[in-house]
Amino acid sequence: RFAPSPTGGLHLGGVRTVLFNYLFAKKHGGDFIVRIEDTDQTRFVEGAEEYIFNCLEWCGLVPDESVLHGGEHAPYRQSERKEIYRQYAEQLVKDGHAYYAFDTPEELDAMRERLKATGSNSLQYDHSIRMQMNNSLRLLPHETQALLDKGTPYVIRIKVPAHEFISFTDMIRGDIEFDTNNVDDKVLLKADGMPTYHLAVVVDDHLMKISHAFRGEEWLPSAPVHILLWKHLFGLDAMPQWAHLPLILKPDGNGKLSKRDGDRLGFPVYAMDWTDPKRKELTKGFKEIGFLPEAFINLLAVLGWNDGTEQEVFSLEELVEKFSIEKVHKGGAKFDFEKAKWFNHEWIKRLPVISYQLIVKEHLGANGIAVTDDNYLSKVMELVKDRCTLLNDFYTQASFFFQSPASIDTDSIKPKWDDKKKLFFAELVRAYQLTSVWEHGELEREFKEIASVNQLKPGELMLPFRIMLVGGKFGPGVFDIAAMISKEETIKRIEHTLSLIG
RNA sequence: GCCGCGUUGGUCAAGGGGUUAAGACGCCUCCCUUUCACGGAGGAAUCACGGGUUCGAAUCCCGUACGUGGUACCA
Repeated sequence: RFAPSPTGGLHLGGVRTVLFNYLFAKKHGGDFIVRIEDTDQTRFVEGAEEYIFNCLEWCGLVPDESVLHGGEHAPYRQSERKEIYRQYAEQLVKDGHAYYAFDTPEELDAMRERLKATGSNSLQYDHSIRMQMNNSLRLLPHETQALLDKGTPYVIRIKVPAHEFISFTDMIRGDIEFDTNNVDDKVLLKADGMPTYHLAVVVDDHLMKISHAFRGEEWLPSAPVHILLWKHLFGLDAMPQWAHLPLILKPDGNGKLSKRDGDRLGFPVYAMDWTDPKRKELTKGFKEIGFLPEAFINLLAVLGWNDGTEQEVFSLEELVEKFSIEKVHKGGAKFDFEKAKWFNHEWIKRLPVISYQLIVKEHLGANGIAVTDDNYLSKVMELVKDRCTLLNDFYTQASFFFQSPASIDTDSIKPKWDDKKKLFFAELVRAYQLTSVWEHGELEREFKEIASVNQLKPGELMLPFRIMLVGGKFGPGVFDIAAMISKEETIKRIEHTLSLIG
């Protein structure tokens, strides 16, 4: 059983953590479960679980066991598991591996101030300082009991041994060693009775029988605490294998990529649109901005991993087949939105249009184009897909197949416009009206024939013709367009522009 | 400050003692296309620094620098 821990929301790093875990689990034939580790109830937002589940579904990374409902390991919410965590914390105290601490926030501040004043290079609540603090280690048993009986607020802290080395083997980084003298006595159970992440992951991993756990690199420094917990609670042999994934960094400057960077630089960092129910703020998603899930998964997979070949475009199935955890990088990678768009472009080109036609239809609909003929839409998409990077580019690249251009770039025609050309188009309209075979080869033939009769170069006439049909200097071949939009529409657009130019 | 992790073009990266140091994105030039793209051919651009080890170092070792994460009753 595998458990990536996307903490907080589902941003790029979170999805990638889940993705790598998914690939690893599928490759090795294990169950894949996703657990959202967020023990802070004050930050919990209604709908976040469903939202994350929807994102995973869009990405095609559906867990083997629903994290939302029932199952043999329910309940899942931290608040509903409060008593379970407390039980383990109390057990640690009883065994001498943890202790009650009654220090108030003010006392903790004072302690740090004192340490700072002495020039100490550690401000931690650890072995060097704990015997000077207000806790059950220093207090006599009856003093502690008295405080407890009085209902004095307390936390339970782990008692980290001094002068020991703790090591473990990370699936990506290999052997890592920590000196316990640098590890502080982390709070395990908070004054409100809720566990901290440290206690919660260890207890949950054990109870939910997790064999491999994937999480972000930021958790590496707290690994010794978790190892100690495993040692005292369930035995080191039962401890899951860990993979600490590299961070995804800001494209510019340095630091971990955050939601704010996306807003600032104009790209999404979430998989799908997310509206914060409290602040009513909308955060843009890759899906809504016009990404294909295949591209989204692909770009995430190769950010910090590659299979050692030149291949860059991978489907999810290929990734499962070729993924290997050893090839995941140790260093963080900067996110590059340009490259992200390139992946989307690649997937738009190589996927059959039918597989994303529905979404394109929605994008067109959102722009006021109601598609009635799916077959027609397929043909249009086939014609323009090479020039679409995002799904909503289909609107700008193909709107003229469905409606007359909103504006005509007559400025690009006028400078070289003359009576000869005017005559040509009048003649072209007459010829096209009589055409019985409305097909691009025939249209082109007639066009060129009339041009040569009038002693005009077809090249000089193609651009005006294009602008008449499309509105500007873009789009597929002009005769393809004319053939698609029908005789009536073509003639209508020519005459309309002619009237504009005069 | 202390501790952990990292460092190959602007970005993603291959390579793990002998290579002309792959490839991709982006950028530039040209070809194709009587539009814009797609496609094709080229180009500029890289081993953080200093010491070792070695016949030989991007590659191994040690320092330094830089970056990043942690150092919370956040996750």
